[in-house]
This record gives sequence, structure tokens and C-alpha cells, in this order.
Amino acid sequence: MLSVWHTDSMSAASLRARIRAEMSDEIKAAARKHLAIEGANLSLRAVARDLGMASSALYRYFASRDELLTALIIDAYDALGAAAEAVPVFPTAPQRWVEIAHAVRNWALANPHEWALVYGSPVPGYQAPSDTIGSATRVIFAFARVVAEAATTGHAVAGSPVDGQLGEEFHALAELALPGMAPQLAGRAMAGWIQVCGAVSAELFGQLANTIDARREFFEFQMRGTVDWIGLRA
Amino acid sequence: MLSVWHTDSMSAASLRARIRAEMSDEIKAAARKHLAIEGANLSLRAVARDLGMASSALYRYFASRDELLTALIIDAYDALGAAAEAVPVFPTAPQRWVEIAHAVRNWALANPHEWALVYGSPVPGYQAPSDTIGSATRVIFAFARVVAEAATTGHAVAGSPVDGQLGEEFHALAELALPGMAPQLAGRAMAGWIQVCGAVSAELFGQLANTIDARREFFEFQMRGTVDWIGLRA
DNA sequence: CCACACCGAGAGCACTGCTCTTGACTCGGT
DNA sequence: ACCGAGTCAAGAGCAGTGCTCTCGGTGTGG
Repeated sequence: MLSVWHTDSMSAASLRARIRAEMSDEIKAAARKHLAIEGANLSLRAVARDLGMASSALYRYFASRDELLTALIIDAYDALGAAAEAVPVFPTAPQRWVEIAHAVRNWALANPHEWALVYGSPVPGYQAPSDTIGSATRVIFAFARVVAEAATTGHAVAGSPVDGQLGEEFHALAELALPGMAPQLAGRAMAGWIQVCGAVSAELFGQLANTIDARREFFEFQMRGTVDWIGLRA
Repeated sequence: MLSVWHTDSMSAASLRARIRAEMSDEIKAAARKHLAIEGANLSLRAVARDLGMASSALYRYFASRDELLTALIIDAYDALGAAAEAVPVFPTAPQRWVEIAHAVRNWALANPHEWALVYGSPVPGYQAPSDTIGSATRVIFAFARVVAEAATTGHAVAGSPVDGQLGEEFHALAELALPGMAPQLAGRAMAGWIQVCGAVSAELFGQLANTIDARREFFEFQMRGTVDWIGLRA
């Protein structure tokens, strides 16, 4: 009986929580829709109108516009990470990197404003809370796993070592990915991830306008360069 | 006498124009100051307050907030281009590329919000007018010149050719930089510029937070990789 | 000398994020 | 069964925004 009471009160409590969570999800969905239409300057009143409620009611769920944006950012990180993790394991390490990169690019093309929210210029007053870093690293680890596995199976050539503070930071990075991994390889992987990021952002933010129309081929071209430089070998 | 009259009327005309230009410059300067403080969401009323005038008076000089932003963007492109062009000519092509890249990075670190304005996520409703492309290409040409000169002096190894539409676009790019230049080299130069852009943006937009503190060394590390991959040789 | 173009200021519109208060509703414990 | 506590939505309101329009004043060009 006591356990029943307990579960009852739990289910009642979780019911409230569930409704609240559903409402939060609806708000986030509406906000995402508005985000897709008019970009980062999201209007709380507009999403409230969409949901048929007063703007002030929205503050019951998100304390501020920044908090809503933070929730959207975390969701975006997670969605991107999931897209990267869903890529099937291709036979060779270079292929794996390139395919994950394509998955990242495809996600960004499908959700350009969310990509901008996450990897674009930071909102002035906004400071990303530490809640985001967990989700933010998912996609990076998807790439790191490729390099780490290549390192263990001898499919990654390590370049010349790096010393100084940068070498130590590369070492710390390597220990995170795979204990014993060559620090300079971890450094190149990190730089490679930034190249992925830069290539996608360049395309999305209009740097290729009037210059390159074969976007996918150019991205492939860049990524092949990236895996070459990192040292991944078939 | 007639010429004197002519110069008089000219100077009178240019006097009005000069006052107008000075006022425009003052507005832009104040706008830049506000931009540095609170980022891209620039308040016209705030800059008007700074200048001690009504916000409506500002519209005599810039038809809209977007037009002011456009003026700032053009100035930023020009300032960045000038910074890149001011780099002394170093003995070897790899050095030249890396030094220009450092100049770009230094300018971006000194003017982070203007960098974000130009290379960050585009403002939603805003569409960059064609006035900007002239200034936008200055910095790119600074890099292109390095590669083009290296190609003529045999200090650039051309990778494997690229065919298809991308190959044609690389060809068009090569013709712009140096007639007869290997298309794939132009393609790599373009990709290299995007890597510069991506590396600077990653640092500025907080992608390296809690990961890499030796920023300058890491940037140098990345740029050495870039010149290696492009095929620049000493 | 006068008309005309320009310039600055103010009022005003529709919008924004956000706060506070008010009234209704539901839920848990006695 | 009832009543206090907590939750929720709504409305009014504040300070701020981009932008328009109208109104006086001022200097220039013909």
C-alpha cells in the first residue's frame, strides 16, 4: 500500500511535470519554427501568439529569452551530435571522417539557423551556461573516435611532435580521446574539427556566394584535404 | 575667373558634401563604439544620444539601421584588407601566408565585433548589397597574390587536378588570380582562406574555450598545416 | 532676393523583453 | 469536506526599439 501511495504521488507529481515538459516542448517547437523564419532575433511575443497565449505566461516556463535560447542551443547540440553518431561505420578512417563531416554539413543545411545559433557569432549579452558543454562535445567526440581508432589500428601517421604549452594542451586532449594517443595527432584532430566547422559556416554564412556553386563537391574537396593533413590513412 | 567661379562653386558644393561626410564619419565612429560595447544589436537611438541629437536626425544620413550596418561592414572589409596588405613581404611563400594570416587574426582580435559583423552569422533580414564585394575581396587577394607568385616562381606544388563543375569553378578562380595558374592550386588557396577564416572565427566565437589557451601557437600550428596542404614550399 | 533643398527636433506608431498584480484553478493535508 | 498553498494564464504597464511624418529653421543656388 505504501508503495502504491508512493507511486500514486509520484505519478501525480510526474503528471504535473510531464504536462510542464510537454508545454516546454511546444514552446521550443514554436520557437524553432520562428527561428527558422526570421533568424536569431527571436520574439517571445510572437511565439506566444503562435501558441495562443499571453507573452507573460511564457515566463512560467523560461525565465528569460536567453534561457529559451539556451534550451534551443542544447537541443541543437544534441541533434547535431545524434546526427553525427548515426553515421554508419565506413571501412576506412578517411571515409569515416568525411562521412561524418557530410552528416554535420547536411544537418547544418537542414537547420541553418540552429547552426548559426550554436557556431555563429555569439549573442552579445549572452553567456553560454555550463549546461551546454556536455551536449556540445558529442559531435566532437564522434570525430575524435575516428582518429583514436585509427591511431590504435595504425591507420594514423603522427606528425612531428609539438612542445611548449600547446604540446601539453594537445596531450590533455589526447588523454581525453584515447590514453596514450600521440598529442600532435589529437591537436591535428582538433584543428580538423575546426576546419569542418569553418567549411560549413563559410558555406552557410555566404562566403562562397558568386564564387563556388558546387558546394558539396567543394566540401568533399576540403574534407579530403583535412583527413590528409590529419594523417588518416586507408 | 570662370575657372575660379567654377572652383568656388565646386568647393562650396564639396563643403556641403564634406560636412555631410564628416557627420557620417562621426555617426559611424559612434556606432562602432557602441558595436564594441554591446555587439551586433546596434541601437540607433543610443548612438543618436551619444551624438546629442534626435534619433530621427540620424535618418538624414542613413536610410535605415541596415544601411548603417552596411557602411560599417564596408569599412571593416577595407580595414581588414588594409591590414593584410600592410604586411611586409617575407622571404618565402609559406612565411608570407602565415604572416598575413597573423595580421588577419590580430585585426580580428582587436576588432572582434566588426569581425563578427562580417564573417559571423548573417543578420536575418539583412542582405549584403553588391557594394560590399569589392572591399570584401581585398583580403582574399592578399592571400591569392602569395599563392600566385609562388606558382610563377615554382614554389607551389599543384596537387591532383579536379574535374567536373568544381574544376571549372577553380579554373575561373585561377584566371582571376593569375592567368594560366593551375586550377586545383586556386581551389586549395580558396579552401586555405576559408581555413584562416574558420580558425579565427573558432577562436573568437568561443570554440576553444576550456580546451586551448595557447591561442597564437595553435593558430600558427593550423596555418602551417594550411600552407603545407596548399602546397607552398620555401 | 527668394525659392528650394536640406537639416534637426518632436510626436507618434507598432513592436520588443520583462515585471507586477489579479483572478481562477488544482492539489495535498488535516 | 474544506481550506491554505502552490501553480497558472492574463492583462496592464514600463522602458526601450526602428521608423515615419510633420513642423520650423537655415543656409545655398539661381
